[in-house]
Amino acid sequence: MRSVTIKEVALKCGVGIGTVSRVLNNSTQISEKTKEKVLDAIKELNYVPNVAGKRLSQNRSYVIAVIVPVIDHRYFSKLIAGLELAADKRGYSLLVASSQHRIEKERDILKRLMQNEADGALFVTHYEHQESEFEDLAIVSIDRHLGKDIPIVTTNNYEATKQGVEYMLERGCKKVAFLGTKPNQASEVSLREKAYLDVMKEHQLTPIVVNRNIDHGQEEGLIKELFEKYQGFDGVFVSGCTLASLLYKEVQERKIKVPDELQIVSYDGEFPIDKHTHITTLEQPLDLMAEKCVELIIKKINQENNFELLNKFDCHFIKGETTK
Amino acid sequence: MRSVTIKEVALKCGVGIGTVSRVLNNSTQISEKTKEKVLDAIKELNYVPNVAGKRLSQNRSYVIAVIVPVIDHRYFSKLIAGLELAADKRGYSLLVASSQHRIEKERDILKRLMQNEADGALFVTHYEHQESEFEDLAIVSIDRHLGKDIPIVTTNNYEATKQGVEYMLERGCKKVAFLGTKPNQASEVSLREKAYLDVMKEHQLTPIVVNRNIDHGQEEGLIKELFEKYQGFDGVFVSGCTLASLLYKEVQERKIKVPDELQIVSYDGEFPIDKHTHITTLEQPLDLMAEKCVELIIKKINQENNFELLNKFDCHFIKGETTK
DNA sequence: CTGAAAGCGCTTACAG
DNA sequence: CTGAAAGCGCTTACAG
Repeated sequence: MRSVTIKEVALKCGVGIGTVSRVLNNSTQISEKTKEKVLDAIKELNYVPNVAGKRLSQNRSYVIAVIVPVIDHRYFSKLIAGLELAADKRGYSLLVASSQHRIEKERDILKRLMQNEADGALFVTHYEHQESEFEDLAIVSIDRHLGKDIPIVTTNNYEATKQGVEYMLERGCKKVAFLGTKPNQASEVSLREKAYLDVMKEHQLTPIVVNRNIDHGQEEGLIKELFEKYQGFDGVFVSGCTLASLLYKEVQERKIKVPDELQIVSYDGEFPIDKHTHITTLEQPLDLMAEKCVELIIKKINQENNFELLNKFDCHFIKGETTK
Repeated sequence: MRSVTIKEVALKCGVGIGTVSRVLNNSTQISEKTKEKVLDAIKELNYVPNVAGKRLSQNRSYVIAVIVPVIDHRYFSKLIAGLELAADKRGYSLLVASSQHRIEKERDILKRLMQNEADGALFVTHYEHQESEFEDLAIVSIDRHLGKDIPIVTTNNYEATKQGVEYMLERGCKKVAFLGTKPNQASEVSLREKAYLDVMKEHQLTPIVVNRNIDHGQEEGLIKELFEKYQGFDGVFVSGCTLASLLYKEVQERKIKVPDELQIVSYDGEFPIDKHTHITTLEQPLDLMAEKCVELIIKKINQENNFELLNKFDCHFIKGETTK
């Protein structure tokens, strides 16, 4: 069953296909009479324009993609939800692709997107890529520095971490540790450790830092390291929600009382694994961030260059049950 | 910066564009010599085929879509994750669209998809639609009967509910209620109430049913109704994870002790709102279901008709803390 | 095994 | 304001 084409609409009302196209896109002034005729025919034939033709002739897909490590994680699914809303509002569709934490998969996806599958993408990665891999794809990044022309959407990592660490000190912590997974590429996330160190210095406290670059799935090693190398700490600032929930699990197994013996504050705001406790956290405003990502991607697609390269959003402090 | 086209590749190695296309698609026997020549040129020019051309000439997008009420809900994000994996494995991309629980939005999305944006879709809806809205889109449904040719992927609603209700009886419940949102269209979900009623009958117990068709967001009314109309029940079978978490919240506010005074078993397996308790649940195997959805969609796209219209999966009983 | 050509359904200068 | 025509980058009978 072939669908109705623009040619049939044109034929039906005795105009050229160009005219039908112009009516469809409001691209030129069209006489009221013609317009009406065309719209009638469209309705009567139940004509739906085929985007494939449009895409080919305009060299535009009106598709935005998002590349994430996994979809089934609260942080990412909230992000995706926000992107979809924002993209839809601007007439774009959202393609979703997951790399499963594998760089080769990321490359495959980028290559696919560049075949004109998408006009732009939000690329969330922990690996290193050449800017040439993006070519004319309009790429935007979360946290990571991906290239000198690639805008970044991030949070006030420094300020938020400072707030979290200071909060624990105010709540009586004497010895606060920092636990994180160090990004292997330049990233705004690095400011979290810096903020922690600055607060420690300011208070003349000895820092305890376990912050290594690890492969996905190796998070438990970090937590083991924290407990094996150090002792006597009564607070942990955790940079990241996955790590936070793993830490909490470990703490439970060790029968450490939270918050009495140990206080915890995490970054990110989500708690994906254990469902038993609300961790005190600095929540990222993912819906605002998603909206900004879409705005930036579309500006890049349209070659408008009136945007900031670094876009910081404020985190939202949420008191949970892991602090006094 | 125009990208390299098939024409330039053909020119470079002195063959026709048809030959390049055939090499790309392995569509015919090609002499080793020509093949090599073409592949060399492709590599040298860093040629990436443009899917827009392919889509137009083949009248195929190699895109599968999923339409859900919302993305940011564990049930749906798990489903989407499964779909993406399965689609990718078969060479399809995944487009994600959310209806925000609005039928007009669903219609808009369907219309968009039919403009050749997607070849098929998993359509999760609570509303009524005409089959004509789908036209030649290959549609598959979860739970719902959407039309006589539309395959359904669902769970063993009857058996799982029976198992859940009987479990509560075994654990000492004397008076078990059924709480659900009745689908306003024909749906496999209706078998849950039926199973409950059958178990009650078998045990010669008086059924308590609060199962109404409500609008999204009105779930609290159902829970109020349960507590206002009935009393003395010591078990509730809840058909659906959102409802289950709302019920649990209410139960906490009423200071009812779970599981001592009240036991709860839910359908779906996910617990999206309150993070404090594991509800005993019948979990849907969403990854298997997603895989099946993709398989069915692709079969429909290819007009293979060797599939079942009703595809039932077994739920997985998970003992939580809301039963003895 | 392979080339030339038509065709997929649009958009958009160009000319009037 | 509008028509005729070229062009977007592919695929695929057709003919050899």
